[in-house]
Amino acid sequence: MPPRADPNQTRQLILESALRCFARKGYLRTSMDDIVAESGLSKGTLYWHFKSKSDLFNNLFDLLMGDLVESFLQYQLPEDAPASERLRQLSLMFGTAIAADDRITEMPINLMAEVWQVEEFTVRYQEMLDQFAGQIASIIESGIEAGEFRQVDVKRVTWSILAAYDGLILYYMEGIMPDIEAHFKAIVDLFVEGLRKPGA
Amino acid sequence: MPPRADPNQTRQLILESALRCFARKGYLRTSMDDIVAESGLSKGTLYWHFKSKSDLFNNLFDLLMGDLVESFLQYQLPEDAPASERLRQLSLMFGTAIAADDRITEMPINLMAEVWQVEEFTVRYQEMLDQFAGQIASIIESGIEAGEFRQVDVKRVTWSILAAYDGLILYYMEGIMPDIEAHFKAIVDLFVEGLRKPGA
Amino acid sequence: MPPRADPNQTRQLILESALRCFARKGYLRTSMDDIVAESGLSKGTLYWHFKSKSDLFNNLFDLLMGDLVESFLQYQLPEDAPASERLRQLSLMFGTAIAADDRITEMPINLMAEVWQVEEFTVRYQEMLDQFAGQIASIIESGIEAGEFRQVDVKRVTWSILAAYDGLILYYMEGIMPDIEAHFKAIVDLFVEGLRKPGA
Amino acid sequence: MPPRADPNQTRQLILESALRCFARKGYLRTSMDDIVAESGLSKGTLYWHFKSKSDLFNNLFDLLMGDLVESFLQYQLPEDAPASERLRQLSLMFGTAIAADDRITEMPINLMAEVWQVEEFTVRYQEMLDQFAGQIASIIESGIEAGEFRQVDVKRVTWSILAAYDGLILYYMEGIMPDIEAHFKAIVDLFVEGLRKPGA
DNA sequence: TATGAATGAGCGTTCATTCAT
DNA sequence: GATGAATGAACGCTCATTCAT
Repeated sequence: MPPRADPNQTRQLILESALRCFARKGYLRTSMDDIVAESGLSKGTLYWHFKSKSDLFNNLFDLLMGDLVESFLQYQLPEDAPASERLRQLSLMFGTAIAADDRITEMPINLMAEVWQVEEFTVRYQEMLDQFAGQIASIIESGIEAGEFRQVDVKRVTWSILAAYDGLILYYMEGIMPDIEAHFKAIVDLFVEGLRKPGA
Repeated sequence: MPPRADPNQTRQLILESALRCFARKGYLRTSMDDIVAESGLSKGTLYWHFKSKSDLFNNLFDLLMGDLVESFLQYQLPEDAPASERLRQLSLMFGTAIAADDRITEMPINLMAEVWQVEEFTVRYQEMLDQFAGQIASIIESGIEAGEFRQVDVKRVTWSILAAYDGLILYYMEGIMPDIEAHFKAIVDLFVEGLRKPGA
Repeated sequence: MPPRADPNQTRQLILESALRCFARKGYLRTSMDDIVAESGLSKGTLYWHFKSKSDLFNNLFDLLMGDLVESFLQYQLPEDAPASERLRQLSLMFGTAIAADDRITEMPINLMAEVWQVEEFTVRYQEMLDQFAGQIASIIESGIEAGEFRQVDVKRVTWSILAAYDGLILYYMEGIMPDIEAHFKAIVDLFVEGLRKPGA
Repeated sequence: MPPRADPNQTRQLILESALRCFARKGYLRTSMDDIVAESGLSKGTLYWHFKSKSDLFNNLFDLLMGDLVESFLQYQLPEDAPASERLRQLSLMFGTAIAADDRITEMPINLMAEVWQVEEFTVRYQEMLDQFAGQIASIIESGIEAGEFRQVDVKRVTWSILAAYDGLILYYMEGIMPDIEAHFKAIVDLFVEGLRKPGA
């Protein structure tokens, strides 16, 4: 029997090892034995800390997305700033956060698409998107009210923007688009200028 | 033994059955036995027509993407039309084609993300993207030359737009965004207005 | 439909193709599809001429062994020649026949060992051995009677010699022993001298 | 789940079960499911202990041949004994060892002929033969030097003898020749007398 | 005669999960 | 807390054989 380690450290080691494996080969292509080999722990230990492979994945997801979601939702917009500026800053948070967080980079969107089919996961992901959409929509609405933005279908524009951001992240994570911050700046600029009321 | 049908019909039946299975459960989660059950054929027949599971997938990909790519690349833009109009029309082709083609709808983007890791497939997909990007970039460049569009970093804007379109398709295929044509109209409008030179 | 060929030619083509395949990969490792590819014929044609894979093998065995067995059994020993000479000549027939017959060389003993387990085949092979043994034993017996050979246990010596010959063929066919005639000469010499009554 | 036994016992059980199956039906005709049934273990357990079917076979080969080769090579011939006696004793070791070792009896030569085609295996078997040949050749050479044996082509005679021994083992294992020790004695006698220089 | 599409049992192997120690 | 042997259903694929044409 090996020296008794701190259970939390063991848990962390498993999560990190799993992340490396998932990032490398995807969720389905990664076997529990791969994670055993990567971590140097035993099969039993993995199952002592996580009740199944999908449980392990879910814990990983929470760990990685938690901070991002948290900071995004906490983002308190200066009420008096122009909507265009608030939209720009909020949007850039995405690109910056993703570019800065190595752990997220390692979690390719492939992985999520792959796991999308699992009901329980879909629900959680959709909730996250709804919260993001709420933030964006409220900025666009206030911009229209203030006469800064054109009259647009807020819901459609909001979800289109969100989808566009996910597209950028997808391309970044698949390696098609290395410099994600620059591309986020470029597309945010298009959105802000595209929304602006002529003459405003 | 069932009545001997036209081998081409059998091949089609396999492709259709595989598409339904892949769309339902993804590539890895679909077993050859699933396709056997879906098609009502035997295992041996599947392997008579396709040498492996991945061969079956590749044939399906070519079948589904072939028409879309073809029509997109054949699209001859009226030379004298304003760049904004040409960009708008080309872009709407995506949404319209995808909304119209039931077969593509059944091929979730998940599936592609899932198979992305396979080298041979990646190369083919990247080539397709490069051709799309070429078309979009040439329109933006001519718009800038004509003084219709602002000075922008053409390459970054092009790939951002392409990524955005993929994001929309992703959301459509995952069921987040049902009315894809309307959303394509909304985002194309943002892009065209966002590119337009003030006063042009 | 291809031009109508002579059925006997087709049959020969199948047998030759099968021999090449069996020699290359052994009986079990050769699939009917291998023989289809080697012959350029269709699966149906193979099954029209031979009712099963083992039937094809048996026909091949008869074809290859037929001549060898025939000539060995027909061998009429000059009654008045010394037993040592008759044993020597009969024995060398083996080595010479095998070295001369390319078709047999192509039928490795592996193949026979591999098929040995099939009851029906075992019986046929055993019959062949019994006939060989009868020939050898009668020579040894007459040598003893004539006072040319020592008193030995005829049955044991006969079967030992036969087994030794099979060993040489085995080594030849497995490529361990390329020059089979020279080795047959060497071992026959040992046997003849070993049997000779001192002073005779 | 059965009582947890010593893993080494499980490993032994697998090897023994595999041996029985291979001996009964040959390597290719034995399926892993046959060994599962024979051992009463599960498929997973087989693959826990051996990484593939061929790995299992190789382990079995080493186990069975190990002792035989070892004792043969360790055999230290009394330097001053006549070569004829040393050849006789060394040769009889074969027959005695094989007759005594039930495990080897169960490993028909068929099996080896069948697996002969596999490159990795061929090399190992050839090495074993080379070592045997070296022992035999050195005895014959010293017999010639001492004037006890006739001038013969040592290499050819050595390999012929070795091939003959393999033939006897083959016949023994295929059930053609039940009393292998008696036949070994008979053939060794022929060889020794056949080599002896007249008058020596 | 000849064809080749169709069949389905069987193959070697993988893998998430369990549990006695 | 930790271990690793054991499990068995499921996987992708092969192949001898059949038979409508």
